[in-house]
Amino acid sequence: MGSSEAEGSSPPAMALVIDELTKGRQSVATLATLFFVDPLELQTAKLLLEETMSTISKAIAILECVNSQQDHTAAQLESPSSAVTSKGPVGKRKIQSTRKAASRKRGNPYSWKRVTSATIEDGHTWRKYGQKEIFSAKHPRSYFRCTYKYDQGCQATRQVQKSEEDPFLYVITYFGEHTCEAAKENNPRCREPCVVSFESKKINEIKQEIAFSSFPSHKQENEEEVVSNLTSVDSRSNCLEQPAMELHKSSITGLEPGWSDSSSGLNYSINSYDVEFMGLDILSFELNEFFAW
DNA sequence: AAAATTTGACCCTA
DNA sequence: TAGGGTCAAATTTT
Repeated sequence: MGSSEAEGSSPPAMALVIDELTKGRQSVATLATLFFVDPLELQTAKLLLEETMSTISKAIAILECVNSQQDHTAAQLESPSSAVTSKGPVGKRKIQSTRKAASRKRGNPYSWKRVTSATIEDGHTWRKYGQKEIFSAKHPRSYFRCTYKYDQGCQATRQVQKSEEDPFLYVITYFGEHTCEAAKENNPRCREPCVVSFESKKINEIKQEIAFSSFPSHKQENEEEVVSNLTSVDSRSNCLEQPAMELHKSSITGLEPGWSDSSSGLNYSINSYDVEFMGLDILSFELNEFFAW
């Protein structure tokens, strides 16, 4: 017998996931020892932390991709329909004209996903405009548009949904690019790599966070420090720096009650990365990306 | 008072 | 027709 192979999805992916997780575990082990050495090792510890979280997150996300690939593959085959030029600033309830543009999203290949553990903020300011229960999903999906949509005509939107696999992960799908002024200011920052700036006094809290992500056995309840003031960035290169961003209240209400605490003083970003759906080659694409980092 | 969120209705695509 | 994306009135928060 021995017919317990994976559900037709790429078996090599499994091996890679295991590999990633193993590496992650190893890093954590090393890291653990560093915490008990002296402050000089803190820098190394930071790097390891970053790497570890990234590694684990990648692994999880690979699994998620494999899982949901069937769905998305179909969508990717869609060709971009001719542009629909419907603007219509919203007035009364005359929706007809704007709806066409709205529903293009379904088959829109010009989108990208990010799977992230704790990062909801990404340096842009978003305005929530809807939330939906999704038929095949456990968690509702929240819809956000750029705050400056009407001021400056910025068409960027995003959807945020809790991961099926791991409630500590969020799948964020971005549509369109920011054209607002704020984006131009923010972009240099936002585009900066995944960076961590830990205050040494916060290390314990961070360790706690790590523990949460790795072993979600208990939930943070009366924590006054909540991870909302975070930066989520394209982590494609490496550099260390963390501008303290003045982000507004996290707008993930409805996703995770208790997360939207704007009084967070802790700034760090944990393992976020982009997942672009490019058809069936997605895995190899991703893996190349991974190793390019 | 203004800004942001919630939520049911509306409409489009598959 | 079902499912999903957006609108906009009502409500809540700042």
